[in-house]
Amino acid sequence: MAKAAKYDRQNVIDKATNLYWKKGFHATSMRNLQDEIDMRPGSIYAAFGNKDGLFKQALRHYTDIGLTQIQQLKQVHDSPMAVLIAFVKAQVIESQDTAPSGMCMLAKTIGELTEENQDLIDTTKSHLAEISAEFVKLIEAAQALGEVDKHKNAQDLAIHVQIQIAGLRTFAKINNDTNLLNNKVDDIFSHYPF
Amino acid sequence: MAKAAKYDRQNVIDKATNLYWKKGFHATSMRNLQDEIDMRPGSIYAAFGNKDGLFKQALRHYTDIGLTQIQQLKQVHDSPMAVLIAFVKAQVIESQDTAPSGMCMLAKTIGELTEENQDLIDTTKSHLAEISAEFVKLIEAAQALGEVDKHKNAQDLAIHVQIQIAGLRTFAKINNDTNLLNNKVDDIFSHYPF
DNA sequence: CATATATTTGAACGACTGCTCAAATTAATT
DNA sequence: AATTAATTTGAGCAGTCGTTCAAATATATG
Repeated sequence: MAKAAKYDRQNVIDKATNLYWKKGFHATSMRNLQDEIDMRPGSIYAAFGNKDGLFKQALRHYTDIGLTQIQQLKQVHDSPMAVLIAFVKAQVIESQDTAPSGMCMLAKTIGELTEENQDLIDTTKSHLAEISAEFVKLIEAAQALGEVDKHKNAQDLAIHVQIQIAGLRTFAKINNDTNLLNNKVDDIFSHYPF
Repeated sequence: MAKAAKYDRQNVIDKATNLYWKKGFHATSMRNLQDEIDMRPGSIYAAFGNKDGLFKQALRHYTDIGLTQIQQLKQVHDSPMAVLIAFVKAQVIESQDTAPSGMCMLAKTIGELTEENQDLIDTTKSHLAEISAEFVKLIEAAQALGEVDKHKNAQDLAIHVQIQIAGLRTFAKINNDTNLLNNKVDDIFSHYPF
């Protein structure tokens, strides 16, 4: 019978995610991670394979947090568009002060990595597609309710939202003006292409 | 009398810029740079101080390329807005295939670095402000010509353009659809807030 | 309690990091 | 051509990188 691991796997992945998110893939060393999650190299490699393997778990965890957040917002807001707006504001504004990095970890990873880590890039892209798919669902629900013009392409609008998030989170690292950011997010959904 | 350096400083900085731009600050090692620019460590350190010093020169060079490009476009296009649109398209679309990285080096740097390299972050921010200042000048010129509503704030519009560039260049790394990107750039200037 | 199995440990490996500096080389000056 | 000054060289330093694996420890089974 397999012995139950002494370490708390979810907690370990969560801490690793925060460190990777803050410092990026290359600047985070295995020794940084050893200290952060309080595990010795052998245990980490037994549990996650290598640095890439642990990073993939971090990407998965980061994405799940986002997806979960969307589900939670669905229970707070009646309107699908309100869910989307609340999510974007959480990503762009709140995360600037509370998150390990103001940047989206997926966008940051896409920006940082090269062909040398193509598999990590591919993983990252597929996770961005997962988030986008949730945006599409929200927008289609909004269209069904008449909140958004039915003739517009939900895919295109979802892409537009992701572009705005990437742009605004980058800008927020330069100029973290909450009021300005708040207005900019509102503008996204009250003007073309919405 | 100081001996004229045997190496071509501008060529060295240009090559270093391309490597830093492609791989990012942390993933670019001094040995990578030694190979790329064909200089021995002693010479590099004599000329640039340290890894940070060379990176600062790279940031300066990268920014100058952008500023120069704007000046060149001014001589091709009569309309200030045409200059701005052409520049954004060059940044977002053309650079995807020709540049070392599809990303804006300044945005990439802002995303990658942490407080540990605050001086490099500050340098990067000031260069982004330089670019933004050029955008402001172009927009104000467009306003003087009646191409853009005089009542709009040129600063805000310039910020908007920078956010769109950051967002689109990130998106372009995921989905490099030239037609789609082209339309998206045109949309920036034909809808709110323009 | 003894045995077998699963898990954790941490020293250590070869390769690489940013960087230094005495020695060699090159160029300018007399 | 001899002397001085500027520049380049590259071996090498101390430290870190990602990773391995025999030994120690912990858990489960008989």
